[in-house]
Amino acid sequence: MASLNGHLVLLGTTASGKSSLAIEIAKKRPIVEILSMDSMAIYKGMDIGTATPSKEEQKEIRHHLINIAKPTEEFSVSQFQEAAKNSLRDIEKRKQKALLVGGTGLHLRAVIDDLTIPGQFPEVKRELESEKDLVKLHARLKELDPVAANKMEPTNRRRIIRALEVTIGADKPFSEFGPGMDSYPPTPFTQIGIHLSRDSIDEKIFKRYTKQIDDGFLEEVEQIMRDGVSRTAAPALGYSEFYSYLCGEHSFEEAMEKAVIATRKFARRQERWFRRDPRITWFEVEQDSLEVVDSVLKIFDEINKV
RNA sequence: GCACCGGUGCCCGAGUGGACCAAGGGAACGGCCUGCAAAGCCGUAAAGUCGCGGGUUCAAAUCCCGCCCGGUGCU
Repeated sequence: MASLNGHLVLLGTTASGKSSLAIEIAKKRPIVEILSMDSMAIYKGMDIGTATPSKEEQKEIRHHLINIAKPTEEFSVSQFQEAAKNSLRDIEKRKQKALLVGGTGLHLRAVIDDLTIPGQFPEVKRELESEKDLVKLHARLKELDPVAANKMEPTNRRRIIRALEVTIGADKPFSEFGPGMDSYPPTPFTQIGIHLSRDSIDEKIFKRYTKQIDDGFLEEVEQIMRDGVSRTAAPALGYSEFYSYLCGEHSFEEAMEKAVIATRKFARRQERWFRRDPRITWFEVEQDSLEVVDSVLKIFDEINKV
């Protein structure tokens, strides 16, 4: 096998069962430690809602990049990337193997493709944000970095501002920081994806929320929201929906429906993101992700053959 | 029982006689993506006996009559 580092990636949409599959793999191959590739499991206290592995599971299998930031603080991709690199170095130093598990596409690619993420330039950004005219902003980007301008929707304010912020701040076109997300260069990481039908994902999403509520999700929501959440932690699915139920803004059923739909949409977006990457080897799961344990183990053993 | 309000695509919903071969939104499906990514942006088609039956009119989702269903109020 072509793997240089012997680390395996296990990806899939939310509620696909990748975490339990990963734990099973780690149990059968004690050399494995789990490296979470999840933008929300990083927050402390956001456990039930983000389906973070339990304390017992974490005691049994070493997990990384879980509960490393406060929900009140921002934690962005580049910080995540740095933390992941550190964990990876640590794992390698101890001659262990990493199993990268998660569904946050950008974060995963930041690690496996070692993206060069341009820095931040707050002063520049502040100035750009004061410009309300989107057309002007896009025109400006078109002038300074036509490649980037061409690639993005002229209506995507957030991304136009970011590209301009970098181009002006770093004095180097945004588009020159890398080949872009549509390029899939060779990577030392071997990626495995698990795929389930949309119907069964939808069903699992609903059942998972039901169980999370039983497990005390509402108390968690109350706790987290009371302290306030940062810009990066705020979009975690389920929290705002159930919080507005707790505030009496709508019924429990409405909150549940909103949460389920938002999560379903997220799963679709994940599916579309991952299916573009031709480097992923896919396994079809009918009901339970554990069905494919042996297939995954086989690949793990192959890339780690001496 | 009486009165009033309402019944429009999978859901919400505009429309009160001709520009309605029925707006818009949500959902669905698809595309994009390098510091908010569980985020953000964009595109697409499909789907309607306009509760049912009758009537008025050159023309009805829109007016009239009856019925059915839901909500509210009154006795």
